[in-house]
Amino acid sequence: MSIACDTCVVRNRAICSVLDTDELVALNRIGRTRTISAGQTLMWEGEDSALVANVLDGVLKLSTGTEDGREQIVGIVYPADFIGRPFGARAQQTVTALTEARVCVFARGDFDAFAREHPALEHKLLQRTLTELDRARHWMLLLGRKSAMEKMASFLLEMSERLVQNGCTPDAGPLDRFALPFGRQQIADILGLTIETVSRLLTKLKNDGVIDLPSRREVTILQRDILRHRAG
Amino acid sequence: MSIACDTCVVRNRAICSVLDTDELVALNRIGRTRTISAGQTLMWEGEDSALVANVLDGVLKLSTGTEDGREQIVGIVYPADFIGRPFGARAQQTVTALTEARVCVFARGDFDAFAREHPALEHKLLQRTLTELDRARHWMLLLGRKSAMEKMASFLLEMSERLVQNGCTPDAGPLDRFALPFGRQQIADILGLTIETVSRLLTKLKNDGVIDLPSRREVTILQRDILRHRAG
DNA sequence: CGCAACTTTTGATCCAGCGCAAAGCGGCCA
DNA sequence: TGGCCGCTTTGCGCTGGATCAAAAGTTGCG
Repeated sequence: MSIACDTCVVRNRAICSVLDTDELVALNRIGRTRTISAGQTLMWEGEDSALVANVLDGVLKLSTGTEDGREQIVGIVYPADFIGRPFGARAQQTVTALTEARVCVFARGDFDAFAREHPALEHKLLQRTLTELDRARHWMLLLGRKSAMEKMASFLLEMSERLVQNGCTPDAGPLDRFALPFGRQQIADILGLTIETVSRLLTKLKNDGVIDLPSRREVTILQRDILRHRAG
Repeated sequence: MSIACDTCVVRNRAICSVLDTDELVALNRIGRTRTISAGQTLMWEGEDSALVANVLDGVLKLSTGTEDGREQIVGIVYPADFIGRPFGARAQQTVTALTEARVCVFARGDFDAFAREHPALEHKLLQRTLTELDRARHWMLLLGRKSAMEKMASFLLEMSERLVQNGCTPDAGPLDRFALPFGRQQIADILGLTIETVSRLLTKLKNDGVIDLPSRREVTILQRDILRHRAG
């Protein structure tokens, strides 16, 4: 039998990688792929959690906000990552596409039932969730204790490491040149700063010769060691 | 057969609650209880993750720090909570007892093997981890976007809600009076503030009649609605 | 090409929270 | 009972980053 998963680009990296062909056929039956355009929101904070999904392509953000409109981005989601809140009634974050994105979506109830019958899938999901938890807690140190410059330097270093994995070249080192899927305001929302501070810091790093900014969204790291030093 | 778990105070709340008697006997064989005195550290950030544990009694903190000694508390652990990093080689946070504590510890390898053979246990652990991830991400909003007063008010409200669950009275509402298991410096490390700011904020809330501070570690919430308002 | 809408940069000023220093308080032990 | 030690509070000046305002790019579209 031929199914969509056969040609899936994240087949070997997403949580589905632990499933055999029969299981994949079954999972495929309850899911469907969906395209989301940049800026569109897939689920809203506080809404009841109706969907979960695997990301096939593109970059999305997870965010929470205060009543008066302040926003904090709490996670960035790349291809092969899992989104949504299985086994829970309420989505705790808003999920929004930053670039055009393709996701493989499931009704939460269907996915929950499927997962409970496939321990290997739950195991994989557990591992991912544990890793995400470590990442989130590590980011809390940045938000709570680092200066604006330390935040910015840490951010650029993390981006240069995480954006590489999505390419096809396996285990290449961190990229020295990359395109951010964010505008300045979004960088501010990730780091807990204002857009003006973000702009000033990037300009300073450029003037100091630590990075270059070939265009609005591109960054070249010229002196990684100095950047690392400024990350604290 | 009689085992320690028979009399365990968190038997029905910890992840073990999904195990039947035989399974519990097997799990009991690979674990042992251990007492930790206040201030003692159970595992260190960056060290290889040798242990996991269930908390039986007491309160512990999870923390990370920068090279130059700044610290951020990234989680508070109460009875029935799980600590440690299963399925991963490295502990990402330091775990330290805030009060005298009793934990039920397992060698990580033993626990991993046991968990893989008991999907229901992994499922329970997955649910817990998902909840913790939501909590951590929610805390990121506080760290990145809230003012000092909003942080303090949010903290007091959260404490009044979380400290209640550990008592024996089921589903009592939030407490109006409670003892914090933290000193001022630790509150600062939770909120990403300095000890002086924490002290000033508490004094202000007291002078404004929103709370009372019967002793160093005790708090009484006098006007919960106003406190809620100040939490933003 | 040229105009309108949006994003980013730059400049100027302000203030919340930090850092330092000293005083106050409470608990513990002899 | 008193004295010591560690924790907390308070005072004061400073500064990193926010806020407000305006100029300079960018992008899209007729």
